[in-house]
Amino acid sequence: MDNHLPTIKEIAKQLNISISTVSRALHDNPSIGLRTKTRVQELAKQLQYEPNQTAIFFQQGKTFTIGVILPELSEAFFSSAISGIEDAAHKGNYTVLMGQSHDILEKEKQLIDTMKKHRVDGLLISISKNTDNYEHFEALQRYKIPIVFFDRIPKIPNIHYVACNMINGTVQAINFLFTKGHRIIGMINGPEKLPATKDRLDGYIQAMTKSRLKYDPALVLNCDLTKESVSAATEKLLTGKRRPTAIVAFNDYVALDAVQQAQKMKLKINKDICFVSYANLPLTHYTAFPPMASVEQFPYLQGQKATETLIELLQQKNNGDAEPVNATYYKIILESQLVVHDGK
Amino acid sequence: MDNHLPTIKEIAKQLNISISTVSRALHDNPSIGLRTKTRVQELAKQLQYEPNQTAIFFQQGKTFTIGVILPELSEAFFSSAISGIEDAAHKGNYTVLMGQSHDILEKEKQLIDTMKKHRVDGLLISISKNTDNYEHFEALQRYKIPIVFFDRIPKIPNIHYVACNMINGTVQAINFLFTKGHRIIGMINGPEKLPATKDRLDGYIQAMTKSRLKYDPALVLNCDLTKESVSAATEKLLTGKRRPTAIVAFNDYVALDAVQQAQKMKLKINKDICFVSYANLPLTHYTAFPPMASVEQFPYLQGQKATETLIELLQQKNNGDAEPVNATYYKIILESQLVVHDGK
DNA sequence: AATATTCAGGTAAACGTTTGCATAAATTAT
DNA sequence: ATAATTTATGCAAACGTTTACCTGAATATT
Repeated sequence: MDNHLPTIKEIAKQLNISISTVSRALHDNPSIGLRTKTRVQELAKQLQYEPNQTAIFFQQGKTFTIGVILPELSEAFFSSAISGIEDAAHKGNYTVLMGQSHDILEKEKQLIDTMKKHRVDGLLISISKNTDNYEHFEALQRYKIPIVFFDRIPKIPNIHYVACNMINGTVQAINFLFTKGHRIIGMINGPEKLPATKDRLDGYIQAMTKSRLKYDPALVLNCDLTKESVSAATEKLLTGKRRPTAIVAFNDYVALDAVQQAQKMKLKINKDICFVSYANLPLTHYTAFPPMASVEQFPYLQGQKATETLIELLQQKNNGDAEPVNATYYKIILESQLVVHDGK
Repeated sequence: MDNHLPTIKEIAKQLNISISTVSRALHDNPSIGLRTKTRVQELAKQLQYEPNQTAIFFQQGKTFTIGVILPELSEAFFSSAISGIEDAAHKGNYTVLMGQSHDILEKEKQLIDTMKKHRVDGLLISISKNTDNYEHFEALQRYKIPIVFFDRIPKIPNIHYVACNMINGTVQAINFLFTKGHRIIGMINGPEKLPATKDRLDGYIQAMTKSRLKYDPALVLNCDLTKESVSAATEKLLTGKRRPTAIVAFNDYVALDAVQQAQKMKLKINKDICFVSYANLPLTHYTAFPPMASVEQFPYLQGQKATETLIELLQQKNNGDAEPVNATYYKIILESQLVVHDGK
């Protein structure tokens, strides 16, 4: 019943040499003679020796683990992001520890705590909708655990982040509609307090102004993303004084709900009324009336970039660039991009 | 520049007591006097002491971490599963380490290795499509790292697994079509070598036979899940001798592609031809012609159950049920279930 | 031939915690 | 008052590795 796993200690004993020699031999340290080196390596292989990482983690004060905290794993956007994160982490020889906040502040805090306890080397966070104070992030400074935020960024200074600039994509979307001849363009935006909502609005205003269509606040409605509120907003827009011929929807779900409402109102999609939206669904092109175009936010890429940034940060830290008093903060901004869906 | 984090050693020194006393006080060990206990706890709080988990992991030979290996994080099915896993793990005070194989055997092996190195307490695996030998799993026995497989199960004896019985759901699907009056029912199945394909076929045959429709092999076609092969299969079925009035599709993607092909052939969906499929997309109901019904496989639940099972296994192991020679293997089978989509 | 250098390997501390065992002091039982 | 017990605490080993420093032997330098 040889239960436990082999250790360098045992190899050392069997070969009648010291532990440190074994350790060095296994690491191909030049100060070990070829003879003993091969003897050690062979025995190690024979015993199927594998170093105990937990001991190494402990000893080195590093875990080669990246913690990831995001709102909802099963949402298409985040699962793509996670995929990018995992791929990048794997490439950099890091492992991914994962948690979802379900958009609950309390759970986010707990997760931070768990991650801290697990001594992750760094953290990737997309904050919960309901996070309105940031103490739990700041507390991490003490532990020198670097954080890279992505997509959902807290409004505090001196942080690293990767985000996607929605303004540009929004401008592109409006311009696209403009060139298609639309002059009255509405927007069904998200919940007022979300930063994402503000970005879209900014882009909208900017583009409308530049196109010398005037910005008419009556054409921009907020919704809380429920089907009911989307329907209500859609109806209101489509029965308003200035009836839009095109609507920019907060995201694909909103767009699809709006389409249904428009159909209920006997409007012909893509004729009486066109939709453009922000991509979060992989397969809107299977739907009956997909949005004419979507602003793509590249979740996979965001995840990847964020991870690469974090790994770079960790490397710097390792190189003893000890106190980044001259701290420079990474602010990586991907440009969203309008993807026009082909005719069919 | 008080760089490093406080340890029990420091608490001990400041209070002029021994390390072990501090450790015990922090654990509320009854053999420590109330006085010192509170003194310790107060100082700990004041210093914001937090135990170094890596030291504990190492010392205890446990990491409270569950490794998860699955093919593709960004696929709807798996991201739901992951969500269930994370929730269950979190509830059981475990953390989730994650990797995706991208359906590449080599990567799956690497991941197993990484997980092993990280000394995860247990493993949850959904195997890659291309996994045809199972040595890398068996090698884990040595480490006493229990594995619970889920959804994609290797064909080897003596394993724990959680799966979803597709046969039943398939039978339900066929019966449903039967009661709707369909008598010639086709199937566009998946790649031949996938177990999932076999399950569906078994269900199909079973149901057809029971309904005293005879099983006609010409009505069951395989595809490789690409759009082209789906189109080809659809066309072949719909132009064959016995033209089916209903088709069971391997999954939602297949169904949607098949719908498109049928439309190309000027057939009226839900009139000339009906579709039923297996659910993996969250929002088929937004599509123009969603399948009439879907066989739901409960990915979230599968993930959850698998995790709970694994945790139970870990608990048993802890309780020193040392050598499970009398090994009983968990084989948990959820029943798939037909979900009929409401008319509109 | 004496000294300096390189080579090959050993010693022991350190990382932070838990825990079995020992022990001194305080309490209780006799 | 002595012995037996309980209470509160300390000691030290153990977990597996890495690594700074030391040492003895072999080789190279003059």
